[in-house]
Amino acid sequence: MLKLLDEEGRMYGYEITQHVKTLSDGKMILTEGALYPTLHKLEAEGLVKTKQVMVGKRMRKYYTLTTKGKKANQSKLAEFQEFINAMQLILKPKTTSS
Amino acid sequence: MLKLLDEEGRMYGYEITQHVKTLSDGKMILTEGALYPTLHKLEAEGLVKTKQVMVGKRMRKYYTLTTKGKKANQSKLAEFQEFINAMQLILKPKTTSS
DNA sequence: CAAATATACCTAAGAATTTTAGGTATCCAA
DNA sequence: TTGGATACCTAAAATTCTTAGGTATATTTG
Repeated sequence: MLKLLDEEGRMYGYEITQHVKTLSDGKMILTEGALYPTLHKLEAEGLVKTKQVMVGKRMRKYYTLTTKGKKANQSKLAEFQEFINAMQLILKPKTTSS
Repeated sequence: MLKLLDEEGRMYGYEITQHVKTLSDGKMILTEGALYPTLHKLEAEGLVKTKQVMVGKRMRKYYTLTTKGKKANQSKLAEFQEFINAMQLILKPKTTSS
């Protein structure tokens, strides 16, 4: 979520779920029950700020990264890559002989 | 855990934690609070079977994959790689121009 | 040799996160 | 006009992990 917000500049919740689905070729589904509580937590932590916009009669809540959020994005991305690296080390086939 | 058991043939709990630590250069720590309940669950599901061995006065509980466990290992490994792939698609930097 | 560290098993409360399963309402296409 | 997409949200239950124990033997080290 932080990564997408960093790249797109501003996004609303539903839009994030669609991006995740599209980018992953439908392999990852970010459910709304996971999405919204997390966005609210990010806001409470000061990593994102919001702006309400009315589109027709419907409310849309745009999220943008704060400076703190951009830093968090970088460190979280690095942290995730380290996790992947460590997992690949563990899951790398053990070469028995040759 | 399934992957390590598949490769090593048989392992005991404490040994698994040490392998994880060594293979990952200390970056991953599998705590005992996560380890043992999971081993017990795998056993209940029939993915592993156990054999108690006394080493001196101390008990050691060896775990081995069942046939079902070997299949589960393969599918879980594939599943994890798919997860990584999907995540990399999502986290891959969006090329703005060139 | 005593004390600390390592080996070796385990559990349970609490915390964190996700799934599931709702609820409300507008917009658009068949 | 009705079903699916858009758009927000929450709360109970399930799942999983961390934390923080408990017990005991073996080994290393000051």
